[in-house]
Amino acid sequence: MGASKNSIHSNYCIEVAEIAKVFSHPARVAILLYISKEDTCICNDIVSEIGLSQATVSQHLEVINKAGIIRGTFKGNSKCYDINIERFKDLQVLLNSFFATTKANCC
Amino acid sequence: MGASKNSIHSNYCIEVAEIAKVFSHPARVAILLYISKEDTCICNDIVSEIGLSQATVSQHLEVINKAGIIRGTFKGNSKCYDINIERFKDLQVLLNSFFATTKANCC
DNA sequence: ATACATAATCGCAATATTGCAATATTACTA
DNA sequence: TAGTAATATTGCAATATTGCGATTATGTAT
Repeated sequence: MGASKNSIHSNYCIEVAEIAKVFSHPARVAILLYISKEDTCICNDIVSEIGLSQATVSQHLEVINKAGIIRGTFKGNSKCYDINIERFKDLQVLLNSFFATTKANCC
Repeated sequence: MGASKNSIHSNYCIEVAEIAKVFSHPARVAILLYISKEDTCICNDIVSEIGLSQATVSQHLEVINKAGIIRGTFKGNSKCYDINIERFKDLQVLLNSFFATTKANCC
């Protein structure tokens, strides 16, 4: 089908999966690492760094943005992206709660 | 395209993304939580619990298995799945290294 | 207002993922 | 060796994702 049968899953499972999906593409991981490393965070610099087209990078930025992990503000006609640390920490807590629950107890 | 341009990304980014992809579907999250909760971990019970067809569940189990997170052993003609804790912890460490590197420093 | 630079959106093509029915395989049992 | 129960694989249809060129929108400066 291509579409997940979300209705049969708990909200918790859906939420964990949605968070993980943000990090499930190497370009998005690279973008987040780049924004973290650089003091500038200019969108155009991200395009140069990542090696994908401007349109594609913009789409990946939108995915990360929709999850609330980054915020963009215009500086001149460039856009400057920054990590929303509070939100990012919240997502980490949720993922780590899932990790902590996952353990072996049989076989 | 549908295919990731992996060649332009670092191995680290690809690895983080591949791990995240395992957890990026609610059924796989639900399967891991179920295996963790139950003492039995019988494949058939997972099918009943998750609410997807046997074929679909088997495919999700294969994705998790390929990542090395679970191991299956036959008990009778049923298969019993268990978490590979060592591997799971390794993946956690890698993801957490990525989380720790991601921080705000501009804008 | 016009011109320029930069970023977002649209439309498309190619590939990936999800889901299931049908079939094949595996492990056990009589 | 059949027969049965349980799991894996195959083949297919439907939807999602990825990527990019072209276009549109946004912001700045002259």
